[in-house]
Amino acid sequence: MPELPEVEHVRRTLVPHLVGRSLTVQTIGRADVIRGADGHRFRRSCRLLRQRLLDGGTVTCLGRLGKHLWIETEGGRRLDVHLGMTGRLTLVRPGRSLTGVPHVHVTWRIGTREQDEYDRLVFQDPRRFGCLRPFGNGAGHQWVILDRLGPDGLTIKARELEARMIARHRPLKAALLDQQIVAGLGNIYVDESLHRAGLHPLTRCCAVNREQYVLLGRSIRAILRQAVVHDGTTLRDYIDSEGRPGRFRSKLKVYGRAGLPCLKCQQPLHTLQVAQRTTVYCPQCQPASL
DNA sequence: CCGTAGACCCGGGGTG
DNA sequence: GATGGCCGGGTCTACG
Repeated sequence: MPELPEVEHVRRTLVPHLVGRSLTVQTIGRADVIRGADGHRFRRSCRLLRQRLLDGGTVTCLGRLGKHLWIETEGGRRLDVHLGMTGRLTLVRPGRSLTGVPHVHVTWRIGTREQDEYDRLVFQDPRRFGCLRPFGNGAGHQWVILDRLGPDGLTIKARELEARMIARHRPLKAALLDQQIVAGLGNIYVDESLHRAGLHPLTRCCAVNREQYVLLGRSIRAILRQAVVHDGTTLRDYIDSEGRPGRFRSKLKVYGRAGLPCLKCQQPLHTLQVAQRTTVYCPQCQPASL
């Protein structure tokens, strides 16, 4: 569920509490959520591991590309955070105990100032599909995953989309889920974007004309922007760094509404399986054009 | 005939 | 027993 809007909202809510503060690694629970740049498990001495987790660094900025969020400290150390399905990056107030809180994998103490509300940062993830990946200065090589991501969905241009998709034979939906084509879309926002653009999820990328790519690009940006404004979508697990759920769920037009009337034309919404994912669409507003 | 895009399946781990 | 909203890896097929 953390797709681009949720990750961007987490980033924004963390910035005022982390930038300019120092981080000290406090606890490491399951180290297997920490991966090397090659994607494999991290095998290093404990001290080096803490070092890679930004121990002792002062936060200079929080970056994001697609569903990836990273924390950067002075000296260029960076830590990529991927939330997977159920990951959370949250802030904790002084005095609040974490004992008994399940699935906490890494905690940091934040070097706070007088007026600061929070003194700790916590990464938790029950399913452990998420992970932490040190990269940048001190972690050796380039961050291959970042290099492979397509342009960010929030600002992607129609011409970029068209250039990346036009030669492909695959269905629109499969292509839009591919993070190498556009970064940040998951199942929810792909369905919302296609509905807004009036394009059938099974339409082959190569059968889409320029005008439709313009519409698609505009739809993706608009949907993501609106979702960010509403703090993202919470279906079940997602909360932001301050523990609040997103409010975009009630604005969804297709996702989770199979069988209910389309909000544009009142015809019942249908479902399909595309790329092994449940897909909701309106047969009337998104006519098949194979 | 070959190379590649892409389709399909699975694991990972928890909740219900 | 079923199961999203994720991702990577393995394998197999179809197409150019």
